[in-house]
Amino acid sequence: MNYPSNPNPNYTDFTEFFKFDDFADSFDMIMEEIGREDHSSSPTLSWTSSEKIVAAEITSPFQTSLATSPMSLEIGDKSHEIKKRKRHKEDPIIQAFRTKSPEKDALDDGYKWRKYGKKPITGTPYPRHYHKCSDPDCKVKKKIERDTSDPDYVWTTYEGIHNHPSPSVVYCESDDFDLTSHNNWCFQTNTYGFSHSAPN
DNA sequence: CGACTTTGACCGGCGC
DNA sequence: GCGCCGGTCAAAGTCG
Repeated sequence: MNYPSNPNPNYTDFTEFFKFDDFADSFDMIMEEIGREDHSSSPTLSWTSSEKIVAAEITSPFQTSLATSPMSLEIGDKSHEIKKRKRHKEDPIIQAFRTKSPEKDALDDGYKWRKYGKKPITGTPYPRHYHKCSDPDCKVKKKIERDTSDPDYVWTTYEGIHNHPSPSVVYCESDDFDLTSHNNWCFQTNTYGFSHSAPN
């Protein structure tokens, strides 16, 4: 079973529910909400899609939540890099997000991560950081590195989908609730982040 | 004292 | 085959 993440458990004041039919539609919904909230820094998102990665440019913290949501969209900007590596046998979904973050490298996506490595990368002054999900039974990894063309941005690359809820996961129940379909996941959000109140 | 980070060593894939 | 490089391991250090 796949679970969505709660990107920003620090925010608990939410105003809206979203029920995702698919990723693109849900993102449009959120953008509409943000527009109505007169968000000071209007978020932008750009997708490129070819093989096995989602690449998105995100400028609002809560958008990182979507990174580990259970969806099977496929690849983007970083495909050239991923192709160089041998794929794992389970062929995980890989998603890369570019996020404006001048100060912090790691973004709060609601999950707990254990850092297990840091490597200098040829051709860039910025190291790459390696993290595993802290849950011992969860195989999800993420890599974080600064964008060489614009150091104000960080690339966060997720491999795999969590098999457990986030410590701050949010979902809603309904009569036709079906845990096997991510269409039934609901997210609560305010302008900036998702809340982590328990479902009723 | 447990959980997490740091960091050098190690390993394997890939290109030459 | 060899060396480079990205990814992972694991011991030591750090922090709450």
